[in-house]
Amino acid sequence: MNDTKKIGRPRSFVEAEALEAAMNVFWAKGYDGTSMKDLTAAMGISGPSLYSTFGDKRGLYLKTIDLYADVDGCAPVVAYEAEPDITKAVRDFLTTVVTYSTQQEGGPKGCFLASCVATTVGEVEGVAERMESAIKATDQRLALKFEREVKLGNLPQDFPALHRGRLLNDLRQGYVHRSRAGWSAEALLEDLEDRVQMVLSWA
Amino acid sequence: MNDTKKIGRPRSFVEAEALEAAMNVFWAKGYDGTSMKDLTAAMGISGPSLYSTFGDKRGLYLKTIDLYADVDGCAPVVAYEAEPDITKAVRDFLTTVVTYSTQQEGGPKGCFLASCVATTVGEVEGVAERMESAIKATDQRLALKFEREVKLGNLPQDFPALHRGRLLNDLRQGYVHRSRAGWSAEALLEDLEDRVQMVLSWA
DNA sequence: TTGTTTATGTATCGATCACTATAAAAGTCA
DNA sequence: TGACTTTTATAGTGATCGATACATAAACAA
Repeated sequence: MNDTKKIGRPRSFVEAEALEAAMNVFWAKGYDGTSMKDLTAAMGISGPSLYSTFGDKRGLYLKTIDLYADVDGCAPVVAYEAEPDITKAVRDFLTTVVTYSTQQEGGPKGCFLASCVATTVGEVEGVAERMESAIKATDQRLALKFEREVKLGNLPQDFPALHRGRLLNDLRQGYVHRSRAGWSAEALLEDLEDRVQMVLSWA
Repeated sequence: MNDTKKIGRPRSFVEAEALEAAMNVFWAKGYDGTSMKDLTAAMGISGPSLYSTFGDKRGLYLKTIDLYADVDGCAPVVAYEAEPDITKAVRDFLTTVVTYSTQQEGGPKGCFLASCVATTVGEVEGVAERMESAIKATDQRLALKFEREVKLGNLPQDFPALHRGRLLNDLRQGYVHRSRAGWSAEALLEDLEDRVQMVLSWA
């Protein structure tokens, strides 16, 4: 679309690609563990280019968060929405959380938001607001399927869809937390079925 | 006990007090956000004294974690264990989590382990093991009361005590996560009662 | 006293951090 | 062509980081 010629020396990199490369570095090494040197190396651009395009380190970090939130390729949620059967969907969600959180030693682990960004909420200004809206968005997406099932008659009319959406999201955070501390996928999957039933139960 | 005279110039500070002061700094500012300057100022000792006594920054950090784990004055667990009625105990636990996580802007917030240490698990070597054993210990303490209630006949014989202990612990982590992102205590308390019932429910 | 041991205070160390001044390079305009 | 605009690469900036060298101070042992 915007292929109109502009005056001045053209960019030698694609902004979106550089942003994704930066996100992967933050994802793998954390915010504080990532230096500008790491970033310029991974993005394939020089310091001044980075600063003129993305502002400073914090600005770049926030932009990577926005990128992730916009695309939202968060695997567990995608798996959840793809499965028609609600019980299977809940199970798939939690299973995907566990597998994604426990694999990929060293590299990007789990969900960018839950595994990396969440740890910088109290530290980097601007993250908290993004985190809050991201959590709310996920709550809503998870609740949406419950609401559909209520309308279809597969769940009771007074089923607390939003509450259970939030619950599912919090269970995710619990799994991520435990996996960070070294829990194995096997150990995490142990009480998964109990929780699946619990999320869908309604007296 | 160990008040035997030792040769050499005596310490001008009490190790436990200095350690507690250091913990409060880490608690309030996070690991990366805390500089050695912050630490020496808060502990009232000089750099060389700090290094000769506690090793390096990481060593000091790990020692503060051990201190907290040994004392374990984690308010929610204490409140939980103090309340005889199991339903009230579960409610008190979660309520305490919410209130402690949302108050004290700027200063130490929530549980040291859940609010500060948890964010450094993937970053500081030695934290993961401590975090894992701390989580397991809390799981056990929470499950213990459920087991007692089972024996007393207040809960079904096949009630999954350990699973529900873990669940309660994970719900805590979810609340802490949300409070970090800016949730108000009021919003967090909204679906608390639903969860209290859920933790104790058994088909 | 003198020697030994340990802790303290001062004053810094080199390394690394996020960040930028400067000027050449690479494009569009006239 | 040559003025103009923007991005590039080089080479650093001062600040702050975690961690120490050194000499002094304060205890005990002889």
